[in-house]
Amino acid sequence: MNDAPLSRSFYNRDCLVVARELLGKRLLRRTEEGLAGGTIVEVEAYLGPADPASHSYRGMTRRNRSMFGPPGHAYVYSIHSRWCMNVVVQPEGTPHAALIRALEPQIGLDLMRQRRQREKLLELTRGPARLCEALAIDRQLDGWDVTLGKDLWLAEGEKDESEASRQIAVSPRIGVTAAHDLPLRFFYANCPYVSGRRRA
DNA sequence: CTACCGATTGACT
DNA sequence: GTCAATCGGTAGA
Repeated sequence: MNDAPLSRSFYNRDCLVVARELLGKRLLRRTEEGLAGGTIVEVEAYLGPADPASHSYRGMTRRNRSMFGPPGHAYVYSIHSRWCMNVVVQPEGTPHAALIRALEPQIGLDLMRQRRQREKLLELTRGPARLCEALAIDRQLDGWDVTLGKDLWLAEGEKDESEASRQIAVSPRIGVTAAHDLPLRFFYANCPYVSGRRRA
């Protein structure tokens, strides 16, 4: 498996393109306890000044300053006493970001079980705050350069995934109160590790 | 300083 | 299906 980090140029593109292409990539996290991670199966795009749901809609603050920096860095924020992780995209100064909402857990399962205090795979990394807890991602990693290939980075996914399990679906974003009608959520249809309520 | 709110989760009917 | 915990960030006095 190729664990080399995705390059800066991957992130330095249109947010919608990056968000969609993040599906199938792997998110990796190494600490003293070991390596943990999995394949990204759900992502949301946040479009900065043009997007009332984005944290950067009203300009830069101490909290969201990472989004205004160069692409290929993490934007980690807290909500309801939990952490969530984005990757910053597009040229420096354009505060667009892609929120990683769910992984298929694959690497370091027992480590993630320990951090989450849950046994079931479905409860480890299904949801943006759950995956951050499973990977020990918190404020210390806000602004982290994910192209360095250490501590926290993204890498290519497996190449032999079947087409059936890689059908991309689009929907409105989950949980937002503003701009709740925009189709900016990308996920693998029929993937059990995608967050949100089940529907018929 | 205070008041309000949320890109969530987990527990409960 | 419903609902509240919980606390950092933000705006405003």
